[in-house]
Amino acid sequence: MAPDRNRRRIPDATVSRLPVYLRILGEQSAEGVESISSERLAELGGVNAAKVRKDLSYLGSYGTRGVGYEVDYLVYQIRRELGLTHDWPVVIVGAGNLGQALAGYGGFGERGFPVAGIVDVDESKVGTVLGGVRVRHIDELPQIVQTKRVNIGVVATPGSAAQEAADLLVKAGVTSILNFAPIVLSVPRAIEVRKVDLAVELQILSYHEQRRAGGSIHAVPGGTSRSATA
Amino acid sequence: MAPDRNRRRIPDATVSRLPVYLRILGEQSAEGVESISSERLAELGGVNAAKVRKDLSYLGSYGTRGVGYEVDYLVYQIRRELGLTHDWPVVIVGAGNLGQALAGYGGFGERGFPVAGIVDVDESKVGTVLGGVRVRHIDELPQIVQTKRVNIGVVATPGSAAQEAADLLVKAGVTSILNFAPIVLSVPRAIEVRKVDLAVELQILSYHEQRRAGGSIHAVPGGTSRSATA
DNA sequence: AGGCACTCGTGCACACGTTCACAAAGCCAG
DNA sequence: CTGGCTTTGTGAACGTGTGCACGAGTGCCT
Repeated sequence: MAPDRNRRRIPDATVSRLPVYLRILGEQSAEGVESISSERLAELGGVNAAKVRKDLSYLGSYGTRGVGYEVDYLVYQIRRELGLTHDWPVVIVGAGNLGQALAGYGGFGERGFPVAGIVDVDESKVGTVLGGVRVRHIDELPQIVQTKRVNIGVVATPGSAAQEAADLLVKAGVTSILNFAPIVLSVPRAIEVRKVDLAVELQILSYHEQRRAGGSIHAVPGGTSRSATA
Repeated sequence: MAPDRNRRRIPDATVSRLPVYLRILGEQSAEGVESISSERLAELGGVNAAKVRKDLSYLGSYGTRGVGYEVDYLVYQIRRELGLTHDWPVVIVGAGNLGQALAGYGGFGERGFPVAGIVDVDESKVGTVLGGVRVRHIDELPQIVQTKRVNIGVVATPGSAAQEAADLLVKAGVTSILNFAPIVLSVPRAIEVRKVDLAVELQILSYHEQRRAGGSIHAVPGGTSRSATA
């Protein structure tokens, strides 16, 4: 069954661009810009103007023909659609290198995703404070999730521990997972998972570099300093 | 006419999955598995078996009907296609929270992307050692790129400094950039850029959570223009 | 009031990606 | 050597995403 009757469905590709528009609109708003055209927004977002209009049209007809979009109103509508009208506390599993960086990165809380807790299996890490949050033992995960009403879990463990971490998150009641570990997590269908894998990104860049080299080992004579603004 | 006659072109979607297959195949090889079917590989990779076969078919016909794929041979072919037959040194710009985590994350070098250098504008950070690499001043960037033959740069600065960092990387001769800053970089067309944005990922999860809630939760004050962003 | 310049919203065609379904090809048993 | 079983490789159908082109509103100027 596929009862997508809930509401109008927004295409995945559009959903992934809305945060970009949102950030740009926020910056424009801070600079005092009150109205913006799809053309300008497209330029700032590095995309096609028609795509911007189509994307925004999924939210409803919030533009004014001949004028553009009212920045603040559009910010409000996008935030509403993305569910950013309230905070979404997150819990981080794994207080290693990455977990520490994530907890210390202030941008999390600023953008509506406060770190409700960070846990680790390693007793020696428990008690230390990262970014204002004390590391707790992983046994306390269910309690954190329940008391802080956490829906989103972040897996920042080594690959070998990631599946177990995900299992514990799911068992604790988390329904979305952001996975930094380089493995494919196996979770119930209802759980939404997104993966961020640095190695994959680098390997994709490697492919293009290799392709650029055209098979010969390398090329790229340094010195071609072309700086053009799109 | 075919614009890219260089070699058979591999679809982007396939390129982004090859690293996943590669990791799985490496693990299987380590476990002594000599042959694998598309079905099994699909299961481990969380994708469709037909997709696996089509993806691999872009590399050539390296499977044996009725049997499957020889793991080690496939590993070799994928590595070759991704340009992973030799190391790609990377340089990291920004020794803040994220830069430190990246430098400290050993997995970089292990996977063929040794950190050739890490630079920062902040004099107070210069000289400190992260993950075995000494932080150097950003003025030394061109020298690092040239002497170490670096093609890939990593932008790990705050958003406000990211464009400048990218400009410097391009000027130094880098041709691929992995961008962790939450802005859209403006670079010459020839430069390959990939973006990793944690906030975007979280906001996409937020969308699905909000959608899951069915909109029953929110009841935001219906003021005209409210909810300003910080 | 009327005309004009501007920009949104969207139908349509095309490109890209995914999945199915099946012939072709290899292996093995007897 | 033949027949049956397995699994690949790929043509074709389908679905999703992109970008053009243009009608439809809107506001400004005369």
